[in-house]
Amino acid sequence: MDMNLITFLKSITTILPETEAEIHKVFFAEQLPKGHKLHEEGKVCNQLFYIESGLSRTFYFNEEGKDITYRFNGENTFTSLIESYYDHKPSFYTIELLEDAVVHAAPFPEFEKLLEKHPELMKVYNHVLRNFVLQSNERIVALQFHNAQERYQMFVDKNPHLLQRASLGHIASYLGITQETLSRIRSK
Amino acid sequence: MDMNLITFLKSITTILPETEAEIHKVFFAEQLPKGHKLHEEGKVCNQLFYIESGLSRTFYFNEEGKDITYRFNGENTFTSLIESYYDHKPSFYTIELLEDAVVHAAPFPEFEKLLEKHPELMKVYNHVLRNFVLQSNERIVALQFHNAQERYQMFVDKNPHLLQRASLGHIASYLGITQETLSRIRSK
DNA sequence: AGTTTTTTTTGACAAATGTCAAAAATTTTC
DNA sequence: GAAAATTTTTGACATTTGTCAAAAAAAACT
Repeated sequence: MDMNLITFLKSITTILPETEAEIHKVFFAEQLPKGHKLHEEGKVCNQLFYIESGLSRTFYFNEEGKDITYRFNGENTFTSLIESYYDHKPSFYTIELLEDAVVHAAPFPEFEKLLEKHPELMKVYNHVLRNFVLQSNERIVALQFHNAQERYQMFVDKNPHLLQRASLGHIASYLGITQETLSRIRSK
Repeated sequence: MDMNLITFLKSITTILPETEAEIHKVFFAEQLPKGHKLHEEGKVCNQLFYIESGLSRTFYFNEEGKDITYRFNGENTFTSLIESYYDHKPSFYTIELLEDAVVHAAPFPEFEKLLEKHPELMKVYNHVLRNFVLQSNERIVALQFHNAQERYQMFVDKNPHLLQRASLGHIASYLGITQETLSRIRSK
């Protein structure tokens, strides 16, 4: 079930009515088509995105020019390239939409001002960062000591809904294997 | 250069004298011997550790009973198993000291109370979480699409000091390869 | 519906990494 | 400083995964 931004925030912390109004001033909601790029490679990312509905994919091109999925973000999650924002460095990642989506975008500086003004929102930000950490943890454990088949199984268990929504090639590179290998794993 | 906790915090944000006193109440500093376990597998982790000097290693035992390094933490870094604390779940990780160390430990609940009372410290906590995220990012990129040799090279470039301080087996499992493979890579 | 484009599957073979076992080197302990 | 314990290296071979090329299937377009 897709939740709009405020509903989602309220599931994490208490939001006062006046804060709510300010959140609306900082986040800009838009309906965007499949294929749209939320962020383009080579630019500094200074926005924080909330995906209300739809699916995004973050990827980069490796040395051989192959497109490698870094992560997927479905509905009710935040995405961004915070390392780019914090270090003022262009990111080599692109964030694209794999489906039509409703996305709320906030410029980071304004989001930070909002945090300072409404410390209760800090809880939200910690939630976001924490989820980034937890997601990464799982990812590392998978990549570090599980073979291709196990990684695929873990992916299926964790993200059953993504199977139909993302292509084999996108999933394969996410798992750190080739498309052919994934295809062979699947044919069992 | 090892920094004590307050010095380190001051490198991130401004610390008022009265806050400083409270930090000292929450964090307990101790000189601990090599081999000491900061956290034992199977328990819920509810402490946040700051390593002033020395080196810790976080590891777990995989299905075959092999000991797999999850991460290393050197001086001037924080370590913990936040997913365990947040989810009230026993962690399968152990944190052990690879060298004699000076460690400052804070119970999470008290640390959180401190954060609420002194919002300027939130900046510190964000810094900690952010570093967890950045570190994880690099790790994933390495594991996802670089071969054993490249991963070793990246590790050497990023952590030259760790080479002498951690054993080959510990580093190998951190890189997601066997000790034999790492030994062969190194003999070139 | 038919054509074009994209995605997925399959095959043959190559390359990377793992496994098991033992020897060599290093570190720790007494 | 010798003995014991641990860590690292080496060898032979097995297994996993990648590469390249082409066919098959599915999806998108007109």
